[in-house]
Amino acid sequence: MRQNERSVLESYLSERGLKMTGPRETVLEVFLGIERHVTAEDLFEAVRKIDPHIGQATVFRTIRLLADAGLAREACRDEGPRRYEHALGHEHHDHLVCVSCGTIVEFSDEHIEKAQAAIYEKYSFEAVGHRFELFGRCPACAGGKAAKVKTKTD
Amino acid sequence: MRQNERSVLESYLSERGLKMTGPRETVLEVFLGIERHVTAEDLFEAVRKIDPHIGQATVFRTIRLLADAGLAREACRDEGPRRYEHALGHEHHDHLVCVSCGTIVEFSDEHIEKAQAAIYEKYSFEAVGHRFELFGRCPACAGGKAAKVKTKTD
DNA sequence: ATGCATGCAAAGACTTTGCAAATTC
DNA sequence: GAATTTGCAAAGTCTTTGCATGCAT
Repeated sequence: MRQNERSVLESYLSERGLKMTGPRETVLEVFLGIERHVTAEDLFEAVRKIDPHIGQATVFRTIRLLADAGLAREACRDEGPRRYEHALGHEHHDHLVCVSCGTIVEFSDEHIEKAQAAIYEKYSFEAVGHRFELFGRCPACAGGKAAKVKTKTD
Repeated sequence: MRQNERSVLESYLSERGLKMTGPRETVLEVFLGIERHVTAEDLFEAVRKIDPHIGQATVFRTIRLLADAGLAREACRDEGPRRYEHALGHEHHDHLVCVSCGTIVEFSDEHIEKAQAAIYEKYSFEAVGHRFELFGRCPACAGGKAAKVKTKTD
């Protein structure tokens, strides 16, 4: 299991003379096991339950490594710490975030993808990536009065 | 001059019992005078040339105030400090950023606006705002080899 | 063996906050 | 005059880094 992700990481590492280590393996496994947008801190806490010996810096370093290797990507960027999500085997999508309750809906839209391509072409840019986040109020928060305003997203 | 922005701020303030002060006036003027994406730090430096007495915290507090009042908005959010841009009298636009040289092209596209509206409708969200950034390589950087890689954006 | 990776703690980058004094309405 | 603002410095949040030691190749 996770063989696919693991071999992606191993290729990435060996191609540049880097090493596969226990901590990296653990962080990868833990990351893959969490189907949420995680912060490095979340990951750190989850990782230490498995191996309390692993340090915070290693988690920060490793999640960046995973991102570079194409296994993780930065999820939407709101306030607070950076959040990551799975990048491999997860179709591309963007995020619709409720500013009241933090609910996140993932969506993808071909019109938007096409429009993006058109923009790149118009300005003769070579596409590298994008960040697209829609903020709004979800039905519950918009309908049910102002609703509670908690800001922690997930 | 700047009468429009100024009165927007004054209304915003008086509506909630806040006060128009010298520092706020200065920060607003300086902000409006800079047609770039500015960081709080940029603003602070520019402000102190006019009034060296104004502190950094005031600039941070004021730029946020301007954002709340609808005069400033967060520009694209890449690494590093937050950057703000004018929000009033500047048509809505999104950003196309060159990841090699930092060049920023502002564009707006009605297809994207429409697609956004459709997404909000599809999920019954009430629109609040969005962040849309396209990353790529500009003609110069894509064409002319790898080009220099400086990361400071503007 | 060689050199990358790790853990720890310290430092760094950016932003916010506490508080007494100064201002505004 | 009451209440908001300010400047200063200290604290906070999140992330990176220096360095001696531990490991993978």
